[in-house]
Amino acid sequence: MTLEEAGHFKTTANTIETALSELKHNRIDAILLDLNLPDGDGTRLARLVRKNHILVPILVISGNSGIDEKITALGAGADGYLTKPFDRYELMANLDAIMRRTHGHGSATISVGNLVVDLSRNHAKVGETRLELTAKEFRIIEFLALRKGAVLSKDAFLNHLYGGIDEPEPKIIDVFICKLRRKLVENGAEGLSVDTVWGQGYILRETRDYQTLEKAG
Amino acid sequence: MTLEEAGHFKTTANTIETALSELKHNRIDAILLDLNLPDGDGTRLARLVRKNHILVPILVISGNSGIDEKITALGAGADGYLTKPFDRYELMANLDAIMRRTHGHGSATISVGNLVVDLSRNHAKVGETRLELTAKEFRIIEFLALRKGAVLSKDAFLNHLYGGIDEPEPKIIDVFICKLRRKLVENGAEGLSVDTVWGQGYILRETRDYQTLEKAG
DNA sequence: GTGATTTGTTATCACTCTTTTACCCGCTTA
DNA sequence: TAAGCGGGTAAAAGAGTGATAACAAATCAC
Repeated sequence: MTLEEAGHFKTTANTIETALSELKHNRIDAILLDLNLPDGDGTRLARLVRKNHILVPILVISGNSGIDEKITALGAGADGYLTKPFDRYELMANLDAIMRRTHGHGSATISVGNLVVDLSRNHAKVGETRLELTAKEFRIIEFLALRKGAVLSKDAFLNHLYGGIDEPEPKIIDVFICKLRRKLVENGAEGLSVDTVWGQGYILRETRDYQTLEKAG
Repeated sequence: MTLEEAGHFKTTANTIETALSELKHNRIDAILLDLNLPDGDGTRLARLVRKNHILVPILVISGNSGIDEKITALGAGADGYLTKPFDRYELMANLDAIMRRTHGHGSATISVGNLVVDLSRNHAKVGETRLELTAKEFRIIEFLALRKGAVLSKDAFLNHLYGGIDEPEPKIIDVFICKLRRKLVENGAEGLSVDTVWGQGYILRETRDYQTLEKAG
């Protein structure tokens, strides 16, 4: 629905066979693969697509936030991975990212200022120096980057990171943001800022100066 | 997809005959051979290529992590072996490795720092001194070397070493890594490090200093 | 089969990451 | 400006993971 609004068409395939048939007969720009579908092993489709050397970006969606599944999916040939719940903006940001990467060049990254978040390799760089982030720290900055320019509430973070199970106190988000900010400044991040929106949440901004600077240079 | 990005062209051949024909009529730099293809015996292609003294590196891909298949493939003339799942970066690293090796007329080895892993002879050297490794220890370092620069989970190791049957506790990987590291330092390994990626696995890295040193020297 | 070697398990210790807690500061509102 | 809420940061607690040694089991060589 929102996909159409943003200028995409979509086709739905419920079985692996129909999916493959679609891929052969129509021009498909990207595959949205839901791992929680009843017929089970969705990674099989990914594998089949790659085996047949079909050059289509695959974005895997799963309700399971386990790292194992993500690894399996990426290993099977998926280009991106999104855990439920997510909203349309996130989905589209992800889709854009992987499509850009597939058609253009570069890897699955999002840039904000001189920060580069690599979605498929799970690491982040500031300029040329790699940020030493823990798993959770990375997921935070990844979330911020995927939705840069949007205010993200602590609840949104909690949802994204824990999906409702075993959720810690919301305070943990402040703690992680604090650590992230420190690592960012320590490593000379420029052209971006992680801002607090009082009473609402956090937002990752690209600072204007940097954008213009970049364009001028 | 990524192959094109990295400046490679690719041709696909579905039968052994088309493959051979391609090899005769076009300049082919490397063969990517998937053993799990339906027509079965892919090693036959490798044998044929070698029989005709065609000097093309062959990288075998297989979903089967069994050691037997690997031995068969290497025996048949393959230059490298990669078990699924792997990602595009590893694939390209391996391709680069075997292409460099083939043009440089070496044998089936992978170098990391001053470590040399000989895939066909199943031994490893640090500089000129040979490492006294047990079978399992060798398979571990071989796996690390084949996929250097990639994080390998303990499960990946287990899969590679045992292929799902009679698998011991994942802890055994820590133990082997520990033993390997000791033997490496004892024998003066330089320009590489077996690093721990917390909560994810292990990675064999070529250390930056060594690379630049090598290039400078 | 016996001893040596290799492989696998277990225990202990250390370390890292995650989460909670505490305390302070700033913002907002009365 | 005092009260109260939200946020920044440090430090401590708690949980999970890794390193290593020592031990046990399995395998290999003779």
